[in-house]
Amino acid sequence: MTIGEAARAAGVAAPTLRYYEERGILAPTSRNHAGYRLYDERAVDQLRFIRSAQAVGFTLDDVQTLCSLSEDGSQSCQSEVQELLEHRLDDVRTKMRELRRVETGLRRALDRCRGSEGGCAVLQELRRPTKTRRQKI
Amino acid sequence: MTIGEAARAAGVAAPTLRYYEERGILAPTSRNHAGYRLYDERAVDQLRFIRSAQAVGFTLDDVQTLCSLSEDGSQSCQSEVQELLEHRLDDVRTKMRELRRVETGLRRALDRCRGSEGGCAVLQELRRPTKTRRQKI
DNA sequence: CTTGACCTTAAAGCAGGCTTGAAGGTGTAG
DNA sequence: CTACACCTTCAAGCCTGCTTTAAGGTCAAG
Repeated sequence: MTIGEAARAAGVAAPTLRYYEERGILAPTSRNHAGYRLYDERAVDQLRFIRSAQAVGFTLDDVQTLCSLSEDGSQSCQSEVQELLEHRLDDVRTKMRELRRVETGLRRALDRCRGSEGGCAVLQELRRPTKTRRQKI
Repeated sequence: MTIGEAARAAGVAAPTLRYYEERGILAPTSRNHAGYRLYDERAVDQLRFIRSAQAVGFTLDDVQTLCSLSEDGSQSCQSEVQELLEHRLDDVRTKMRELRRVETGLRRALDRCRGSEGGCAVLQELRRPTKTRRQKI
């Protein structure tokens, strides 16, 4: 499929795909006779993976590492790669715990908000410091 | 405490506090005779709240809204806050879905890695000199 | 065989969130 | 009195991740 079709399939803008190619993150599967970029389903899947990783706070550099790791996983089990993968999984699982905690806090706040009689208890709830840390891969 | 002390206490850089003041997000508690910004514990707590909120995907504008609603105090903030909360709860749940997708990708890669029989393909490749070894990046 | 929606490249521009630099004032220790 | 680490303002710069613009090539439909 062409760049526009692939972009639509993955829910991104076409120039974003060109940008990813330029960054060395995702190359088109091939080019047609006129130089049009062509992408297959696998590329679209990878695009979706990239967007997911970004959506949870990984930078594009992080994403590049994640992609190369998951590709390596299919062929190599070099202990270094495996360790790195385990580390990233830990990162992801930590993020999940933090998100679950935030979700619980928000949900409780919302419950209180809906059930509150006077004044807003919400902000006290929200302001309770969560010790979420910024994550660098 | 001075800006540097407050910054250290909250784990941010001093210019970041000046930036937050400029953005109207967090003003110093007071100034001393020489114009030095002074912050108290409450300000540091609020700073930590700001950082936490950022870490789970609130923009600085979101944070500002929350803070101003907070200072509005007693009433009438309710439906606005409730709406914002509902939005953020959606965001958090979307993030969780994305995170699960990323986790699945990494876990599958790791499973393939661990499940490969006869040890690491790459290491085996490296052990005996081959002519057709592909160069990595 | 033209129209219009696509595609190409290269380059500039933008928003968010800081970060750094310049030029200078302040305060405490020795 | 001097050093030296801190503070001030204002302004410009930086990084990420796109987004837009310009100038032009491609192609299926009518």
